[in-house]
Amino acid sequence: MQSSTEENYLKAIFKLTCENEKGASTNSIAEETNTKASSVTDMIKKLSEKGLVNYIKYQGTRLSKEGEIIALKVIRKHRLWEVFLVEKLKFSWDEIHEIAEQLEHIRSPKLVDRLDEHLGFPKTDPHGDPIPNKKGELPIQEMVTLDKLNTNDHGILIGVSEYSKDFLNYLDGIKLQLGSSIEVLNFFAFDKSLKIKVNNNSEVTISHKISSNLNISKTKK
Amino acid sequence: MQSSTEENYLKAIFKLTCENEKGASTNSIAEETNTKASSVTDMIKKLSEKGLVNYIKYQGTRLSKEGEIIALKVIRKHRLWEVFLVEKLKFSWDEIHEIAEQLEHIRSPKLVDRLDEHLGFPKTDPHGDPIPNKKGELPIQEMVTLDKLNTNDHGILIGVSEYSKDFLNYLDGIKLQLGSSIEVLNFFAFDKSLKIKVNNNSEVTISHKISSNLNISKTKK
DNA sequence: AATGGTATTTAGATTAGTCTAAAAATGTTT
DNA sequence: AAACATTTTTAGACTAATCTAAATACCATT
Repeated sequence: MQSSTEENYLKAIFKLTCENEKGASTNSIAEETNTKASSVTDMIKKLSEKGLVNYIKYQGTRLSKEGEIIALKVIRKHRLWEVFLVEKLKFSWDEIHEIAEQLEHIRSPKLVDRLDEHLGFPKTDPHGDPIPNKKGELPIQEMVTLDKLNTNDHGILIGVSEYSKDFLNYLDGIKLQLGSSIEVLNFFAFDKSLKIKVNNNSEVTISHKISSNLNISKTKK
Repeated sequence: MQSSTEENYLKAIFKLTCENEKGASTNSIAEETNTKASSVTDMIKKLSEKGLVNYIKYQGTRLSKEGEIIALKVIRKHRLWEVFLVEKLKFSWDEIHEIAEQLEHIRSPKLVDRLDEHLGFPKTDPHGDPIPNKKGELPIQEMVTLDKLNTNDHGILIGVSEYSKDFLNYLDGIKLQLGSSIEVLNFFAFDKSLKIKVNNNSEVTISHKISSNLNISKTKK
């Protein structure tokens, strides 16, 4: 059985590795959990001994299968309670996060399932994030290639389907990494090229050959 | 702001001083909180410095006004969550105590009030205990434990003062629920057991340990 | 009033989680 | 490849809450 503190670390690592495939750095975990890097090192060692994370000194941390299941169960609880607060208690979406941060640590499998049922088995929380199922599985997110997006659509780069050095170097050159946000600014019909904004920052025009190899998760804004 | 642990001590002291006017002894608090006497002494000193209890060495502990308000707010939350679990999530009354022990420490005044409203401002919890109001005031009700009744006395079960699964299951077994009518048929002095009639129907003999944990509102016939 | 028994407190240690400051490893730049 | 900057880890200390064991206070009986 893990403490609430441990659960918060697992949740942070889950979030960070979703955003950045390479694993969570000690500093990023410290920022996410509002602690200092030295505290993180200590905790990571403990989680590693428990088999909940894979950790190699100086090389960052990723969740083990078991750690991921625990993280997803906590996220499930968090998101279900958020639905409860909005749907049943009429809270607005900006008030619920702190309260759900507390409720997510309540220990009772039966409570979670009853709550799920009471709420009519919701698929997403009030922020639009998907709710993991009972087993700790997160429905795989909808993914499209960038060339399917329309002008003014937004998304996150979650994968590529071409692995050549040339291609990957090109992506590095335009600051596109896994997790980068993308906004479609213009579509040029004559050669299907796109003008996009990367990370709400630099603007760049890319060919159809490039855009058709980028996997995107569409986002609201 | 007080920790959950401190809240549990305040709650224990409240319960003990309701049962015994003189104040809570160190040993009784230890038993109630599942700790050792030495831990209690430490905690009591701390609560005393915070002004939440009045404590004189070797003379026991009572809550200050401020401490009592905190205790009653925790009890309010506990009992409201119990109502929620039974009314909305269809738990049975023997399953809810442990979960409410966790939920009672969630910090959000707005949550408590919204929950109260959502539940229709209930007056008592599923065990028949009164729910303190928003200000931390507890409506007192006339009540005696069943073992104080005499042969041929009649009453209604309005509450219990023991919340273990074993005890509550036992009550279910002899068809005793909140609101059940009880008539005392016989008193056996040698072990203080009682023969009672439940709901003008079944007759059953119960031990003193059982009768002393049943809270009764006396009725005429 | 002395004695024995129980209740309570003190002393000292332990665990989880945190911190600061210093040391060590890694990465970057010239 | 050497020098500098950044990141990470280690070392040592602190707080909250707990424990065991020993010391002390209180209380009831002779």
